Amino acid sequence: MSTRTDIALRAIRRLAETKREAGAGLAAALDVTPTYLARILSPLVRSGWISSKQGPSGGYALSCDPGDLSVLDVIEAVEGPVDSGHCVLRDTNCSSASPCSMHDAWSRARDALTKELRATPVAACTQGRST
Amino acid sequence: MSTRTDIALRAIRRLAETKREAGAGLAAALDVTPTYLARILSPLVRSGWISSKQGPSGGYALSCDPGDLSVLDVIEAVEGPVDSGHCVLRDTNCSSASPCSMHDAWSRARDALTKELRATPVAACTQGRST
DNA sequence: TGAATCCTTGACTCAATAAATCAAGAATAA
DNA sequence: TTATTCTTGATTTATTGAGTCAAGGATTCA
Repeated sequence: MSTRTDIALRAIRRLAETKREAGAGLAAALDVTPTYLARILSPLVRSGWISSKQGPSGGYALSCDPGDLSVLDVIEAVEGPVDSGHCVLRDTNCSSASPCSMHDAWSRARDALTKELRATPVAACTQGRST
Repeated sequence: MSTRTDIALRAIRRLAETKREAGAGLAAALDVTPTYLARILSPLVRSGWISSKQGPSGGYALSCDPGDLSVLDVIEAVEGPVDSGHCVLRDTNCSSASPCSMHDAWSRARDALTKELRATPVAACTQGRST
């Protein structure tokens, strides 16, 4: 998992408490720069899970219920779609018709993983460290 | 998954057929250099799953039943232990006592993944492409 | 012993990607 | 208008996996 996803999850947790907060304060709380935070949050804004407003008294606000948002949603927004079609092997053009040596085993394993992440709401996983 | 693991799995499949083969021939069949193959296979040799012998009439041979070897075994040998203790986050020192924001959710997901890979014997996953 | 064969490994290069930053710019409230 | 705040293209740095090179050790056979 990427550190960006971790930052995004911690940002969501904090927004669930502060209701609305400017990027500067939020970034300071998460110990990242405001610009970097904006970059991480932008796909979540585009997805509609977080709302942003520019100008004075602007900032970020949660626009969804963290109980209805899955960890998989956040991962896919921040890191891009999981892309079940393409294989885990790097430069391999692997398909069901011409599978790599791991195709079946890994497909099952990945399904197990994504199923678990899809079933986990963000609200259930943001109880971690506070910094 | 790494390409090294893929190469290792294909090497095991071939060794299951050829019984014993020099690295040069095996490497040619897998389309990698002998040196690179040796590097990939060395941890499997140390683990005792493959035996190697130097000198003329030497080479590699399978010293275990591919039905008793799990995909997880190979992955951990080639890529290093999955390290359930350490977190998925990069430079984070995360533990149960001081968990990161994803600790619980990811632990469950990883358990689901490793369980699947542990239950898959190498013999069941090496039916993929031949090159 | 000597030579050919074969595996092992430390050090290294290269490429791809994630992480993080900078600065210019657009939106908005007062 | 002005101060505030988010947005984003371009760039830089750090990390990691992939793959190579060359020297060296082990073993067989003549």
